[in-house]
Amino acid sequence: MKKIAVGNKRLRQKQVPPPAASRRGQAKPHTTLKRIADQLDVSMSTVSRVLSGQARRHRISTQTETAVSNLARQFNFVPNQLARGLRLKKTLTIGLVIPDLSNPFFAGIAHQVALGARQHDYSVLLCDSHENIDLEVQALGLLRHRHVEGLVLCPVGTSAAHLEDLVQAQLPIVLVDRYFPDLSLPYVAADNLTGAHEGTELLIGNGHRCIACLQGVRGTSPNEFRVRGYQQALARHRLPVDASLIVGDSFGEQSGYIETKLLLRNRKDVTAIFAFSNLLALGALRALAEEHRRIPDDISIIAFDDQPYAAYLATPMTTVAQPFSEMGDVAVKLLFDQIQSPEREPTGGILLPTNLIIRRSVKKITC
Amino acid sequence: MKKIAVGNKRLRQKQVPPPAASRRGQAKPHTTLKRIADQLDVSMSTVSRVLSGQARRHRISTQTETAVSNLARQFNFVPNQLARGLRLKKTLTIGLVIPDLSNPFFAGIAHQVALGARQHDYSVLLCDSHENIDLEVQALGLLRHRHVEGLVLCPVGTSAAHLEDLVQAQLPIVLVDRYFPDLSLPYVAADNLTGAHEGTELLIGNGHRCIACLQGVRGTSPNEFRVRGYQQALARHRLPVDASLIVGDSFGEQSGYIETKLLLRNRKDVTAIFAFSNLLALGALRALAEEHRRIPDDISIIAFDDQPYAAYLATPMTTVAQPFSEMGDVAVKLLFDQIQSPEREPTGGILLPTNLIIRRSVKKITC
DNA sequence: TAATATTGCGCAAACGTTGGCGCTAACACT
DNA sequence: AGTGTTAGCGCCAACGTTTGCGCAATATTA
Repeated sequence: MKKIAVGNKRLRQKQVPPPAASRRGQAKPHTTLKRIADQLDVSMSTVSRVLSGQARRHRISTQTETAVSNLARQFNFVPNQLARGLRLKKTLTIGLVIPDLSNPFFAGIAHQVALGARQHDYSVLLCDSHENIDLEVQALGLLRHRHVEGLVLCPVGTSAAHLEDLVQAQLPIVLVDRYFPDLSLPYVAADNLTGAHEGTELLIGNGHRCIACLQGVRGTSPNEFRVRGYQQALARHRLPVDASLIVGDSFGEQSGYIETKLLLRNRKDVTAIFAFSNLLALGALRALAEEHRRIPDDISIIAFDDQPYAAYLATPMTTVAQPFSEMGDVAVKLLFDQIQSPEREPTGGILLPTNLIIRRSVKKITC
Repeated sequence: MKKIAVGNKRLRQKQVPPPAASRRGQAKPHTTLKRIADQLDVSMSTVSRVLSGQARRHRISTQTETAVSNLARQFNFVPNQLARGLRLKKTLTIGLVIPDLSNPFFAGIAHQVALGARQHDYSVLLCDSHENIDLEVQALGLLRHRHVEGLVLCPVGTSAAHLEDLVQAQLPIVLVDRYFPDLSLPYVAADNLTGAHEGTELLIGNGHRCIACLQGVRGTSPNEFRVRGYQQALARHRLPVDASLIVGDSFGEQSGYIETKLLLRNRKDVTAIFAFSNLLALGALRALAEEHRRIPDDISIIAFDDQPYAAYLATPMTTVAQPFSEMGDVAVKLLFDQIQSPEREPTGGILLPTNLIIRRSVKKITC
């Protein structure tokens, strides 16, 4: 047995008042490295090294080590991440900017991003841009101040001008759902073109010739690709593309309602509606109910986004499902790839396949 | 006109290399107070004071002021919130802990909390506890490290033991949806007791005598109060309370499905189901469809949570709506009350009324 | 006994801000 | 010339961590 009594300082605690059982209404006296160090009469360095598991590497004696970690536990010590972040230039935080959390599609993405971040021991700063470009810009500024190490962003605008600074600052970014095809920013999105194409094909295959589109925010990539997929399918069957059948400018329920109302009034020839989001579909449903149109007998409908309830609607709805969980998953993966090896050239975009789920909202017609 | 040329130092910029247009793959050279100060040959204090709008109060000359703020703009300066937080002991951040963001009910709350925080210029650190107490504990630790100034929490556990530290540390907390009646922690929740009571009354009033409950997580306050409301309504009509009719232990869709399946097999006498969440109701719908039971002809159903789609289901569903937006709203309000005046005794809990929305999923029967 | 190796730990600077205190220069007034 | 006032700013310590460097003891070896 080797004797280990070497330095063997008295590690009895000094007479320092205990961590002060927080007098009523006073500031909380967070335990710090210094407090522990003083109490044990060692230096802050030693405490720091023990508590960050560097004891061995720095040859701290087992005596000291256990003394420190015991006292730390007893004092309920938690390192101040602000100080640490300042020193290490690491905040272990990513930002998440989403247009509307109350939309289950985005909520699903957010859910997955939060989980993924957690697995990497990162936290998530959440910003809801409320589909408002100014709020988004504000949010991005805020996240910069806070030195997030990466960003998952679903941009609302049709331009990426406000992202310039961020990419210049070498901040890892992943766009999700909406992206800018011209920019080399990495993104993950659903294959909206193919999805819309398939959906439209289904309608055409069922004999529909006059198909209306309830589109979302114009200029956003999901919307543009969906419109294009729709148009391509029509063209492929040598059907005319009537621009006046493509209506709306928002992914929200209201827009679906209003545009459907107008459509029913002005275009008696429409036999099918393609709604570009779940909320748009719900709005359309409301309008159709008011006008006493039955689905699919009077009019067929098909919608982007599959949601748990879609199968239980009055007429179970045929949908183009987007893999939103996977989108969130892939987004965090891409992001942490960038964070962990910033030198590597960023990947381009990733398109995830959609899935056409056929239910009963499309009727075969013979004109 | 007074002459203002007093100190009138040459405020031409010194010859210092510009903010270094980020060489490829290098760390980003975030602009700091010091950089600006050096360039202009003033002290950091001066820059700090100008940029925090204290120029007047500290008698900084207009010359200097504009010079500083111009250069700051030019350099795209953003103050480092970590340093600031460290110095000021303010992080301008609150934590939000939610069991499951993919549940639209919680997503709605989160949405509102994010908005409210933003209005107070606070950021939100988001944690999804995945209905898992360990993850929740972990999340709370994490938020402490990060020195959030307040917490909106929807706890998953049936005990508040893990919150002890936090309240001891005087951290402002607001519980939302789920709470602990015995503790004096402020909370905001729906009036689940009355809601369930009303729902059950409706069923009873329609002649139902054998009513099953798909309950959520046992021991959580919403569930317990709903069960109690259900039982009180039965008792009030001198109907027996059969414990074997109260089934399940989760708010999820799976549980609704499975328990309904079992119920249909074992209890042929059940004429109505009360689902304690929207997801439970969806699960029940799935089971009922599989077993070819029609709603409301074969069986009546009523559910907690109103969601946009509820009106468009095969049978529009009668629901007990919870004011989730208001819940989020009130939660942030309560939280910021505490943050802004910590001396005041915390408010107790707030119960928001539910709203019974009658649609067509309940049938009048005569036994 | 002297030289060398090893053990165990401390010093102090740095991260970027902020604010109390106080200094200097210019002017005003005796 | 001396004293007082004011404008305009700077010094420096502090917030809580981390880490490169180094130093004093003891242990080992020659």
